[in-house]
Amino acid sequence: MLELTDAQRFWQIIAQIPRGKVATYGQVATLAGKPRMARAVGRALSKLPEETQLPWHRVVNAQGRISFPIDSDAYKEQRNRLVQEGIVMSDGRVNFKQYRWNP
DNA sequence: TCCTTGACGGAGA
DNA sequence: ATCTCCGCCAAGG
Repeated sequence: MLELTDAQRFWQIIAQIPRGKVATYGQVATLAGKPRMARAVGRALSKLPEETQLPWHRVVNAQGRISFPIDSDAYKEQRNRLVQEGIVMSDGRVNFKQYRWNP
């Protein structure tokens, strides 16, 4: 049997996050059957190629914030993508009440 | 090999 | 709401 690496499991979960919704690193880890491995999710995402089709921007931290330095290009890129699909961030946070993905 | 560093998060205080 | 501690673990130095 070919086995999936944890990173691949995470990618599979992330690929399912619908447009206009977000999931947290911990949520992705748990859904992938690897609770308490939120950091591993971040690692998996950091390994993605620039041209990836995966909706990596839909993953935010447990505070509803983007996990990149506020002044980095990566931060702006993620913010733009979220806004692009109708997700509004007030005070640098996404409101889970309306944007959290509940599979 | 040991130590530090992360796209993190939950439990306490 | 803020802060510290700790779990977790791959990568680099």
